[in-house]
Amino acid sequence: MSPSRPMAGTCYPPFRSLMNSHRTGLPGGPRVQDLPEATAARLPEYLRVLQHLADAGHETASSEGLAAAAGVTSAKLRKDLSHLGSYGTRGVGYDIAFLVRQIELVLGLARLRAVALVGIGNLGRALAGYDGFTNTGLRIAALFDADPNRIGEMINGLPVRSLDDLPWVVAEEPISLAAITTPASAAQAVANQLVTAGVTSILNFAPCVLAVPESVDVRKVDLAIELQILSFQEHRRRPEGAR
Amino acid sequence: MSPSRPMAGTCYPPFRSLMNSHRTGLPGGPRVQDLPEATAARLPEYLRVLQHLADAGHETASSEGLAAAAGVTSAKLRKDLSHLGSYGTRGVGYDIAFLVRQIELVLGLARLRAVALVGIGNLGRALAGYDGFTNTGLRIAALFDADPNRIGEMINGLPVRSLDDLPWVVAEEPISLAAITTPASAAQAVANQLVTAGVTSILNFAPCVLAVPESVDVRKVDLAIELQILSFQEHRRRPEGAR
DNA sequence: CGCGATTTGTGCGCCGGTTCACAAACACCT
DNA sequence: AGGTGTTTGTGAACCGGCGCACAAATCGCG
Ligand SMILES: NC(=O)c1ccc[n+]([C@@H]2O[C@H](COP(=O)([O-])OP(=O)(O)OC[C@H]3O[C@@H](n4cnc5c(N)ncnc54)[C@H](O)[C@@H]3O)[C@@H](O)[C@H]2O)c1
Ligand SMILES: NC(=O)c1ccc[n+]([C@@H]2O[C@H](COP(=O)([O-])OP(=O)(O)OC[C@H]3O[C@@H](n4cnc5c(N)ncnc54)[C@H](O)[C@@H]3O)[C@@H](O)[C@H]2O)c1
Repeated sequence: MSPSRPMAGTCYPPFRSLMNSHRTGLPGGPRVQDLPEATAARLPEYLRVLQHLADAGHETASSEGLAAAAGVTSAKLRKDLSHLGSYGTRGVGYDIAFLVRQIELVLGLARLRAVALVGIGNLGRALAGYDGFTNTGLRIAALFDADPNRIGEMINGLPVRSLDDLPWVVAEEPISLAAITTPASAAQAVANQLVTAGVTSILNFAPCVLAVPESVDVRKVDLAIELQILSFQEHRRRPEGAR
Repeated sequence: MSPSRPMAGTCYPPFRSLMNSHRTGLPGGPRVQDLPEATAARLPEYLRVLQHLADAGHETASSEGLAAAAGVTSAKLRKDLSHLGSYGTRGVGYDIAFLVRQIELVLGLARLRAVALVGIGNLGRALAGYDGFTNTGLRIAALFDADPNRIGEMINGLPVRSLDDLPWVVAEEPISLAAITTPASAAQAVANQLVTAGVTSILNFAPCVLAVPESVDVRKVDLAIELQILSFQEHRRRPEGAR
């Protein structure tokens, strides 16, 4: 897993050649446009692992080590990274800091991305107070709710705003991502308002499917569904009550 | 979407033949063992849609209508349902109540399944207070935390327990599913304790990968990663800052 | 300077899943 | 009873992703 830092203060020439390897690969740089969907979905996990290793003082990592830490096979990880360009040095591995930068670039996280949160109830409050966004390239930038009693309340230094403010706040920041944590009955209406305001990507926590223009991207997180899928696997393995 | 209830009080014979169609299909019933992974992952969404329709008073639904409500294509939905057996009546659609029962059976939700929650902080408290489990076949059955100050606190009628109680509570209920909402630094240790206690399926909310025996199933929910994937799609569509 | 050890990058076959399109089955109406 | 319209179930082609296995590249060392 940890190659015990093979080069700690080596001479410069080989290091420079390592930094230049991305020029020798392809002049166009990372092919963001035709990156496989499945690969893109795994890049965030790789990014987190890499940042973790960087914080621990490592400078390079092998595909084997990275793969183990990210919970995938080394072949899959190598093929994924190869889609970004021919970074990495044979016999050595990947330069962690450089790779972090490249993945951030591909994911569009080079500059901090602002996220809006709509529906500041039990779940919304938890997400608003979440402190795990450091190094993710993301920033909760605005909170919205429909309940007049909640408007004005401060959470983590941010005020809860009225939905009426949504259009200008979205334009001002600017905000392109939003998470919906309202009851399911309000989710579609909220999604419509978000789309109208200019939001183009939505993370939906409400248990319902949203209808949006095809130019808008929606992902869904549903606690009950995840547990039900686990229940199925469980049921498949042990057809009748465990015990 | 709504076929305006084509049969509201029709004669009995055709209805009985509809109820018997599962006998005419295959004597073995639903083939739970060799159900495609992707299909199983969509069944919970179908289940939710079907229950919604049932609550609204509908008795049958077409693949077209169901597919639209579940956000998939009708062909995909039909093939998915065909894996459960030859339910459904050509020219009419599917019997909603019957289908609900069949999906619950396949997912192992025929009897209420008990779920444990470990780590009752901001997120854990929100999940513990969640009231959206009606009709999901799931039930939050126990809450655990390591912080002595939190132990004994009541949330939604359930006491926060010490992790020391985990083994016997898991055995007593019995519990086979658990969700981890502790900090990432504690997640692996908690997972180990859960596995030792007999839990065989884990839903992990902590931003880290868990190492577990292969007999244990893990799914992961990560807010930051979901947003980063959305960021990528965003970045792919509009390479430079939106404005 | 050459050699062995190491690790990347990828060509290729395989497999599961998705989509299309249509025949078969069923209900309803006359 | 038969004809008509509707909807299911599925065969077959297609597609993307995955894993294997290995050649190519690079490093370290003698
Ligand atoms: N709490 C959980 O653990 C959990 C888990 C999974 C899914 N969910 C889902 O997340 C959503 C929120 O859950 P919750 O427990 O926080 O509910 P909640 O009732 O505590 O909070 C909902 C919030 O949304 C606000 N709201 C209502 N209508 C609105 C509108 N039109 N515009 C803006 N804000 C509006 C309400 O004022 C409230 O503050 C629900 O859809 C729920 O099903 C929650
Ligand atoms: N809050 C969010 O919105 C959010 C969003 C995404 C992911 N997460 C993740 O969910 C997890 C929980 O987040 P949070 O905001 O609720 O954190 P939190 O600090 O509020 O709560 C963590 C809880 O876990 C308990 N705990 C710590 N060590 C434990 C152990 N060994 N055994 C049992 N309990 C233990 C603590 O006492 C505390 O009550 C974190 O991993 C976080 O990264 C949270």
